[in-house]
Amino acid sequence: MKYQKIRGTADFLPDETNKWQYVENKIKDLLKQYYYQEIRLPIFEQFELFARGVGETSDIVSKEMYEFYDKGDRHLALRPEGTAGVVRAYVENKIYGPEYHKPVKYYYEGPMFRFERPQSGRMRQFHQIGVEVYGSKNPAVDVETMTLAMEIFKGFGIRNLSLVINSLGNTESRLAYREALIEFLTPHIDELSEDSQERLHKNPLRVLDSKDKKDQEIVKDAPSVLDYLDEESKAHFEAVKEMLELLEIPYEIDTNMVRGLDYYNDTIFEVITNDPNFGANTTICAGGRYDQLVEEVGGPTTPGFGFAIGLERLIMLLEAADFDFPKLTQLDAFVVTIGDEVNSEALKLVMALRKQGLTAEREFVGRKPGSQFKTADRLNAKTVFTLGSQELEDRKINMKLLETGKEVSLDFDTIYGDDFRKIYEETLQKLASEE
RNA sequence: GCGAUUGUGGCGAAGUGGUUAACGCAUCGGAUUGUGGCUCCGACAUUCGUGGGUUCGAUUCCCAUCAGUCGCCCCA
Repeated sequence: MKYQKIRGTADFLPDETNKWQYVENKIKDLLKQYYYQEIRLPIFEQFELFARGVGETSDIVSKEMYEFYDKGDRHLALRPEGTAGVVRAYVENKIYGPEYHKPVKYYYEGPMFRFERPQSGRMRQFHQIGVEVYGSKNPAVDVETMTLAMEIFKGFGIRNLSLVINSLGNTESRLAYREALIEFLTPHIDELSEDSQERLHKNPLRVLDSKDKKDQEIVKDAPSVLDYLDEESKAHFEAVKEMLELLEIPYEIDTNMVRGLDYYNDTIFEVITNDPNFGANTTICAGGRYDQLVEEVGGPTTPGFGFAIGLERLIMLLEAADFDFPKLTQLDAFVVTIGDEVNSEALKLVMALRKQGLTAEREFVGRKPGSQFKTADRLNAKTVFTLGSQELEDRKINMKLLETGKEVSLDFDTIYGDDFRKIYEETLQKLASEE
C-alpha cells in the first residue's frame, strides 16, 4: 500500500459518521436548552497560547504537542485541547464587553491533537465537545454545568455514572498544600514507584492519583487539599455541595483527584463510569473552574468554568453497551433499471422523486434485476420502481413495497405530477394494508 | 518515551523452508432473456504489510521499518 493514514488518525466511514452525527446532534440539542451557543475556532494557534494556558510543565505542552513553524516563521501548534483557544477568542473579540450578557456560554466541537501512543479510545487526532462559561463565580454555575455533563450521559442511557468532585482552592492554598504534600511524601520516597519519585518535585499532586498499588497505600494517609482551603474557597465548595444535594444529584468527593492541566482552581470534577461493558472505571468527562486563565491570556479578571467530553470514548462506551444508534438515512425509493435504453428515463425518474422530497437512488451499473432487488433490500429501501423497455413504451411503471412485495402500476404522468408526494404516501398506505 | 503482541483476497480465517496459498462471508455471472431474502454451479490473492539478509529456493527463518491491538506514562 502506497499511502496510509498517519498513525493515531482515523477514517470515519459512513457506519461511523452515522453514529457520530447522532451523538453530536443529541448533545447539541441539550446544549441549546441550557442556552449554549456554538463557537468555531482555528485548529492551530500560537504555540505560546497553549504553553501559557495549559501550563509549560504539563506533559501535554512539554511532550505531546504538535508544534511547528510555518513559512512565515511563526511558532504554532495544533490545539491539544479546546479551552485555551476559546479564552483567546473571548479576549480578542472583547466578549467581556458590557453588551454581552453574562455569563457567556459557549460550546465547541472538533478535533484536538496530542502526540501520544495510540490506544483504544485514544487517538492522536481525537474529538472533543466542550463548554465554557465566562463571567460568573456563582457556585450555581459550577452546579449547572456539572449537571449538564451528567444529563448528557444520562440522555444516552448510560448507567453506573458517578460525579466525582474536589476543590483545589485558590493559588495560594494550592501552593501551601503542595508544600505540605511534599513534606508528607518525602520520608516515603524510597517506597514510592519510580514514576512517583519523579513526580514528587515536578508535580506532586499527580502522585495522588498514581495507579501504583503501593503509592495508593501511602497516599491514603496524605493530607487533604480540602483542609488547606481558605474561607472563600471553603464556602464555595460548601455551596456547590448543597446545590448538588438540592438537585438530588449524587456525587462523591475524591480529595485525591487532580488535574493534568494547570489552569484549574476551586471546583474540579469528573464523570466516571464503571459500566461493566467498558472495563474498569473510566473518565468520560472532566472539567472545572478556572478563574485566572482569562487574565493570564491578557483579558480582564474573568472567572470561567468548563468541561470537555471525549467523543471517541463516549461512542466506544455506547458501542460496548450495544446502544441502538438510529439510522439517519432511509431510502424511500430505489429505481431498478432493465436495459440501456431506459438510462435517461431512470435519471429523469430519480430526479423527479427527489424533487418530491423523497430519498431516492437508482441502478447505475446495469446489473441483472435480481441483484438490483437484492441491493434495494440491503439499502433498506421502502419501495422499488422497476423501469424497463415495456414501461417506457406504456408510460406506466410498477411501484413495489418491499416489505410486503405488493405492487401497483402508476402512470408516468402521475409520478411526474406536482402532487406525487401525496400520492406516494397514500399508495404506501394502501399497499401496506393489503393482504 | 517504555513494554508486550499481531500484520495472508473487500472482510473473517487456515497453512507450509520448495510452487496448485485451504475454507467461510461478501461481490459478480449462470441455472431462472425483466423482480429481493432459499438452493445449486462458476468466477474472484502472478501473492502472504514494506525493505533488506540467510538459503539452490522464503509467505514461512533473521534484521530493520511501517501499521494495528493491549498495558505503562499521560489524558477526555
